[in-house]
Amino acid sequence: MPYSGLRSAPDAAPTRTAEVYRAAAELMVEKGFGGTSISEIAQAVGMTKAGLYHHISSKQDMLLRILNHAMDELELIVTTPVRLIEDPEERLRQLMRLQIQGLVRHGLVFVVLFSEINHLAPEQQQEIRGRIKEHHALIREALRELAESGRLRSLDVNIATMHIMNAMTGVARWKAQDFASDEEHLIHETVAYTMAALLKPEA
Amino acid sequence: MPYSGLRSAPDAAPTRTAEVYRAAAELMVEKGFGGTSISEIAQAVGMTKAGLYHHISSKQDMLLRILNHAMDELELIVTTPVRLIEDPEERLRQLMRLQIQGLVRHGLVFVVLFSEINHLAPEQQQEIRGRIKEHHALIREALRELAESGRLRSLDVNIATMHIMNAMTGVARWKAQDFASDEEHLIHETVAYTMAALLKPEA
DNA sequence: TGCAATCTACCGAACGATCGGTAATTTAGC
DNA sequence: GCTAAATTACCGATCGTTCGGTAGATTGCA
Repeated sequence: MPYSGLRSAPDAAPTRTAEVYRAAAELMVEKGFGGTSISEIAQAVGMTKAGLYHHISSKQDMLLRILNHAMDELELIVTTPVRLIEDPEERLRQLMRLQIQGLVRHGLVFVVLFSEINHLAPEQQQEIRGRIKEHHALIREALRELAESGRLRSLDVNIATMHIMNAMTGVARWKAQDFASDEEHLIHETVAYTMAALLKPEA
Repeated sequence: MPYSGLRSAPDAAPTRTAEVYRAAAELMVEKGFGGTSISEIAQAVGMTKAGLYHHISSKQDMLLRILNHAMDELELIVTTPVRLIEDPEERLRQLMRLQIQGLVRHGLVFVVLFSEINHLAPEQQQEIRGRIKEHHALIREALRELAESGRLRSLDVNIATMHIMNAMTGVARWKAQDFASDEEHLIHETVAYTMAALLKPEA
């Protein structure tokens, strides 16, 4: 799971820099941005605080890179493959499946850390928020198509979009702490729950 | 909105101590526990850091009191009145309405801060988590009754409970940041969305 | 092939700032 | 004159960051 420009070849051993970012992301997911110190990150990769600064330029820049990397992965794993699905209902179902899987398996970097956006400079905040809105647009578009074909319940598309996103990040959060459950069951139930909220009851 | 044992009479001017806790809660909601410094809180109420310590015993204890106070209010505003409603469907609807209103209006102390539980000592964490579980039980019980009377879709009650809680805290979070919308509309849509996810379609 | 020059990856030490918290002291109100 | 409330003046620890320096590998040139 390589970070920043230093994307090592897929099968090669991870760069030291990549290891640093990986460890940082893990710690920040667990304890938040403010709650994670540079010393901790350094210790996690067996290095001095000073040594770390050979790989990073600042703590804030680190967060920006981690967030952008998370969005890259989101696009790679979820957005891109899902765009190919024509039927909006199936597209939505797959989006949720893939995104929850991504959240649960590849660490929760995806979303949990997005609550820490405010630690970035304003312009950097805009950059990330823009990418998130693109992702929201994907969901909104599926809902719009469903509405066009008459399959959607009468509802506010904006609010529904937020509920869908919220449900997915929620699932990832429980999974991370105490709430243990079979992953496949959890995903299936969540998709069913959400689709029931969205679609007209079958005739 | 009085805090700790120093609950001033409902119509009286708020105690200085209450003001301190109020400001602290507000700041912590905005910037997190770790992101809020004692000096900031002191400044917010026009006091020195040292002066603050006349009113509080420690930062951690402050968090515990804020969390417990939030649960007190939750019980006062939501739990207690809702328990009186016999029909489980209406009980659930009212629970959601009241809780979202409480979240949005009385500050988001209720839930936003519960992600900061880990800053407490383990035994204090248990104390708060216990109170939250009691609240979950209220929702679970409504779902159980709905299932008994055959009104509930076939679903996992535990997972559904989490989704309901998650939706409510989610709504409060959006409301707090950029996502602006008419409060009544937001509540109505959320309740409708959730009930559609839960109940069998009407015959 | 040999050797100097350069680069990578790290270290120990220290910077100013801020953290949560304390002791002694002054001020304000009954 | 007593108590409560707030002050000034600190403490040790830690924060993110920068410094000068160095062992070891890599490169350029004769």
